[in-house]
Amino acid sequence: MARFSDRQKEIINEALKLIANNGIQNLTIKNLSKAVNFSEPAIYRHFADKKDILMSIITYLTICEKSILKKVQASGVSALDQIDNFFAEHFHQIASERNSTVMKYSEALLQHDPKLSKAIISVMHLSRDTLSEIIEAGQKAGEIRTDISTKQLTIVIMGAFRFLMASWQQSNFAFDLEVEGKKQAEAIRKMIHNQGH
Amino acid sequence: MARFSDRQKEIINEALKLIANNGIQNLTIKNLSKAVNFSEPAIYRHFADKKDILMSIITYLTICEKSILKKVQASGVSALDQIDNFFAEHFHQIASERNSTVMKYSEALLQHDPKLSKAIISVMHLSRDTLSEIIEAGQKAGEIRTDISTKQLTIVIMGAFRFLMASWQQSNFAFDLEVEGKKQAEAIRKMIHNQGH
Amino acid sequence: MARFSDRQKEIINEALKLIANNGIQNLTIKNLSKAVNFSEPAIYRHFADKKDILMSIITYLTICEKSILKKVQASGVSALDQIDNFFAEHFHQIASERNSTVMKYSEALLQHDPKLSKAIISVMHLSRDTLSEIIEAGQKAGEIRTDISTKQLTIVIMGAFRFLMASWQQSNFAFDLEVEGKKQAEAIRKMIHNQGH
Amino acid sequence: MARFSDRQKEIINEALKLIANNGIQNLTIKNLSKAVNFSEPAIYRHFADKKDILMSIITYLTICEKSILKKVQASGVSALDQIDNFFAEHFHQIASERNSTVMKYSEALLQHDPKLSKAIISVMHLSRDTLSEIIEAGQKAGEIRTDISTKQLTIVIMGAFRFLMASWQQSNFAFDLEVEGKKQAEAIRKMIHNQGH
DNA sequence: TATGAATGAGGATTCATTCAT
DNA sequence: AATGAATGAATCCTCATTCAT
Repeated sequence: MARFSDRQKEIINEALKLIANNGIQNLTIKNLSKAVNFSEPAIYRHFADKKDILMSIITYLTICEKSILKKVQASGVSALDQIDNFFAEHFHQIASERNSTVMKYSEALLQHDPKLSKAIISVMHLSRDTLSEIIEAGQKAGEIRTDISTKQLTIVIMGAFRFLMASWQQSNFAFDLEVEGKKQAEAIRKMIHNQGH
Repeated sequence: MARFSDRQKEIINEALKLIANNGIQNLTIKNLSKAVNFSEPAIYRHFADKKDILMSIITYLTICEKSILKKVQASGVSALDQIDNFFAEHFHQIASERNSTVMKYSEALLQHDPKLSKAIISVMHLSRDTLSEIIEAGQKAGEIRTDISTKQLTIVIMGAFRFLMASWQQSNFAFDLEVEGKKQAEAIRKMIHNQGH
Repeated sequence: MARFSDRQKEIINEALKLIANNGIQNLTIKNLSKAVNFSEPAIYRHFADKKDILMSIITYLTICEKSILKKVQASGVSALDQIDNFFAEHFHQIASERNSTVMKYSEALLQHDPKLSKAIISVMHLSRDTLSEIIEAGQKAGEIRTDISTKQLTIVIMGAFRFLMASWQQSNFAFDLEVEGKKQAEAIRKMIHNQGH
Repeated sequence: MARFSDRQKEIINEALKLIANNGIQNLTIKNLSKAVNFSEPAIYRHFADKKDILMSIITYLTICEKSILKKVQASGVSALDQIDNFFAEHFHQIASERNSTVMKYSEALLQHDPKLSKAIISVMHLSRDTLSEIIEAGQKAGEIRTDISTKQLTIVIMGAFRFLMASWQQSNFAFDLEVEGKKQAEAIRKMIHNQGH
């Protein structure tokens, strides 16, 4: 986080809000400068250009995501509990600061700029790969069923996670994400745990 | 389909291609008219305005989706087989005509116009609800486990379906979607079937 | 000339006027659109971008220059007379339509764009090389002294021609260019003719 | 030179480099401050505004030019030799410090500000008038032909001088300016010396 | 003394859309 | 029926300059 100045953080934050409220198309320099409450050219003292802003948002999201993933894996808890944490930590963060809605918007950021796309996909891979590692470890430890490949299990869990998040947002935050997330995590636990264990 | 003229279908098709190739931002009247190979004002004889085009795309996607869902449920096959079909039919269609990539882009179409958003969410709900019905029927028929709620099962399956599709696209179509889809469907079957059955 | 539409010619002409009056820096799309009396975006229906306008100006100047050079060499007059013509024809054209001031501004057009620079230098070489050929022919025909190389003679004549033109313009058209041009041409004739002849 | 502080000289020098490399359009306060390696506002402690910088550049060029002209006329050499010197001294200076390219850029500095224009034209007149005096003296002394007026001779010599310089620069310094300058000076000597002498 | 932050004015360009023909 | 020409609004961005610190 130290890599961004206060002003930059402020701008990134407002940019995330703008995107969260009205989509990427709403992220114009004009709107952004209005949100931050200074003139358009002033933005350019803090970022080279619009791409730089988007890149910084992605960097910021990456930092957030890394911190979440660290928490998820932190304690010496079992793989199944880590998966619970994966849901809980993400949804806690998302629910507490709606503006960034973390991953959800990653896809929305796609501007068909190669450099940008690569960066976004990197963030998305980050959590997927971490989840995958957790699952694999769980399988090796005998906690998680092994009759289904790590890959397929990852897709199921990541998919459920993302779908729930998307639904929440599309419903205009009509339900309690943390509560529903917990239910979903339990369901997944039932589906993937090693029954013989 | 009868609700669209040939010209309109042509325009919708090219619009879908443009979006598929470079995102919504690439769907400008200029690009579209270039793609359809007639003048910009000519577009306006076929559609009232840009929103109308987007709306028509959504209508078109809805029609496609309905037709797929019909096929999925058609035969008197079991719920579990219908879920297999859900994957198979969608991925078959997506893989065969990359341009429309059906659902995938639905989210990308979001323009933060209330009417539009509603329509898009409708398409997305369409398949979710159908899937939900299939699952519920499966549970009632004893094919699908009942220790997990229909809702949670739906999220798992829809999530996996969408995540796989998204991965395929982000990977630049690097793997065989139909093959991977089949594997994923099998994994899901293992996870949801009623074991006592 | 047929390569430009009427509107394009109109725009080029106004652009030349703007440059002639206040320099390249004065050639903005806004000023240009004001001069042509339609909106800024309208310019873009006729030219791809500003570079395209500049390129077209150069093309236009090239066409003009070629036509002048053709006149200069046309008749079967002697080399010395062709040099007289070189001055006369150029200065006649420049004096009659101040806006284009032909060559003079070529240098002013330099925008440090490689493609543009190349095109401008081409126009400038065009007249220099033509003049060089005339001189060489004159030397071979015994009309022009041969104790000075063609190259050095070319520099002297081109230099005098350009310097007089620049002076005229810097003086704010304070003297009669055609009259002074004639005097200068005579002086040059005295300096370069083959005395033994 | 004493009229400029060290800092000012430094700034002027970098400004000349910027102009030499990419034209006047490249002379922005931002670029200049980057080149001098301090902040933009810092420029304003050394110069009132951009016009002041341009004015100072012209003043600087004037000082340089005066010093060159002094050298040219210095010794009690003949008029024809002074003309040789005129070429030699200028081209020597230009070739040795490409950045200022003295006169050459004078025209490029034209910003269509009346005060500025006047100053630039003054520099250009300075050398022209000095040359003119030399020629006139040479004519009176019987060294230089008198069948051509001083004015016309001046135009020929100044023109050749400037044209050669411009060619050198447009060719991207592809030839040895001092060598070609010497050849040109010899050619001119042949053309203007008093033959009966 | 030096500079980070800010800005009004203006730059080129694109967009969806309309209108005259 | 089809299009060339045109436009108002908005896009990103740069410029010279000022001001508070």
